[in-house]
Amino acid sequence: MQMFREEIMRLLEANVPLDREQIAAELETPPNPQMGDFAFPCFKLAKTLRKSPAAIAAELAEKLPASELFAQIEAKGPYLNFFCDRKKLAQITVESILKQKERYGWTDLGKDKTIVIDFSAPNIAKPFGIGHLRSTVIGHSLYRIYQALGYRCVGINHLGDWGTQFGKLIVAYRMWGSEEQLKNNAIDHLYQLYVRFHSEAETRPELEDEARAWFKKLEDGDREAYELWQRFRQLSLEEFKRIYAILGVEFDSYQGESFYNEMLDDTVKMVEEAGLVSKSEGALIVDLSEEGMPPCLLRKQDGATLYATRDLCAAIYRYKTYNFTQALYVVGAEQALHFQQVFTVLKKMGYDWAERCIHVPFGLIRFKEGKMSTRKGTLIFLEDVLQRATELAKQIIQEKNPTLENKEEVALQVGVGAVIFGDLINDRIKNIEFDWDKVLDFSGETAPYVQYAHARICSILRKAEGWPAAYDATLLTGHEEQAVIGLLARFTDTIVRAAAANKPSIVARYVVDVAAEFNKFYHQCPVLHADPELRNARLALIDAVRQVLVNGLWLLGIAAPKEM
RNA sequence: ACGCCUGUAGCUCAGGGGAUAGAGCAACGGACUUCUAAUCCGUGGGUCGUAGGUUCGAAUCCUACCAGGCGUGCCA
Repeated sequence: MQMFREEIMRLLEANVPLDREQIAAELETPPNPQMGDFAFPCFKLAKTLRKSPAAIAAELAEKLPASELFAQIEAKGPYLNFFCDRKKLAQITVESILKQKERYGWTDLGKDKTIVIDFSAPNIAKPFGIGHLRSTVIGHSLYRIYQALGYRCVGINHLGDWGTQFGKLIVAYRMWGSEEQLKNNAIDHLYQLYVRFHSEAETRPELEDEARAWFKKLEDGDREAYELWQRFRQLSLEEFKRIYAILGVEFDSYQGESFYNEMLDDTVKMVEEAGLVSKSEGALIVDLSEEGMPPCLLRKQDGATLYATRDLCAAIYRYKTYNFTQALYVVGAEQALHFQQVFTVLKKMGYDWAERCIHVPFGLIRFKEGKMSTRKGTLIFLEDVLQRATELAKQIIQEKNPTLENKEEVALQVGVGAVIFGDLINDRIKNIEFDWDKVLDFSGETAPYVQYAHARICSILRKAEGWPAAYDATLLTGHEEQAVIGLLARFTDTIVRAAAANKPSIVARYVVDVAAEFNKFYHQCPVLHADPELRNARLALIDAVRQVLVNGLWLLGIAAPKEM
């Protein structure tokens, strides 16, 4: 596709008072394929050339020399529409996909650049809820999207393994904890303790003070506190890793909040030395009233640090360690102010890289009744969701394809894929209402829909048995074939756009589009029973579709089973 | 009270300042002796929250208002 775009730039450059970049920026895709593959709107030129847009378009259509890449260049009202040479487009697209394979769609835009992505970051000693899914899957997908762009990616799981909640947990465990239950099911037990703490604290507010005191002890290195914390952390981490394995998610670093403990004093000192610190109501703060923000708290009255302190510290550490081009924080939108404050403090400290720190926010997952709350115990466990989705997938396989060999594995790929996709398909900024019916609906714009298209292709290719490598893609001139090819050619563009907006949903939508176009083709055009020449060409085409679906699903962190 | 985000079909949502605003779900009607019907085809369905403004052109940008969500110093 890039080839065609550059050709347009070359053709227009000589005939229009705009440079290449300006032309590229103006270029758009017509709403309807019958109007061509590219459109150049002439409205803006109307002013400088003092002619009507339609006249300019007509004139350009007349003036432009023929190009072997374009079958037709015609004026349609105020637009100059370019029709790619169908045969060339088919040839170039199919050939480059089959040649580049799993690298098709990749670029080197991020060459020699490093991007640090902070995502998932579950809280230790709390169950992995459906709420953590968002950060995890969005972050993981962005990781792969940037990888496809050629970036060096660093995925950091900034575990919530430090903070006042451990004071609460220690208090609760000392009062109601059971060694046995902790051994059997750590997360479950800790979760119950956490919920109980909050319900009891409503009538006994002194518990909150106790919790704060225990956290302070923990920060000061108290042995009992430290050992409990260590156990809670270890047991939780094992649990999380099990879930990450199911999701197929990996990290380059598990350095959570506690990792920065030793550096916090230095960080506070650095902020002080920058002359930004003041004392207010017994707390140590950075005043941000000039920026129109509430102050950023570095130390509480009792001297204990806060999450802003740790985020400042972590950002500085990460810059030193990774020398990143960009640092993304895939964290809920409710923390927008927090990140604004942290980034502003960094900037005030004189770090010009502060503006390369970007909060990638996302909306809440909510019930019809409202927000989920760990404290109240109204949490939906991710594992339950994955399990139910997997069970449903298994049930459907049992119905539709009872002879399938690795049912368990495929059911897991389909079920988990459905859950991941259900999250990624939506614009991340929007709140999602959790709805079992929707999670368990495998039709329409879903992962199973895409996976199914992929499985069908694999099935055809399997049955084709040793089809010849030689094919003539110029035979692919049918309406359905061209629609598919046009989409395949836009894969790279899609990845670039998704990265620019930090929105995996763009890739998810694209992948659905490809599957939908393939399905239309599938119903309209026989492959195996076509004439030999056409058969080979169509086999090559669907192999290319297969590859793009695999690559696209990979970017989303979703498996592509060959049979289902 | 202030700040940020959201408002598009009955529901869930796409929509890169441009051509006739699109999908999925749900409803209804069709297509499996055929490459897997988790599919496809068709029908109905819209004051793009409201009012102004910028522009040759606004669902898209700006302002005000309305509605919902989130946030606003010792949680993260």
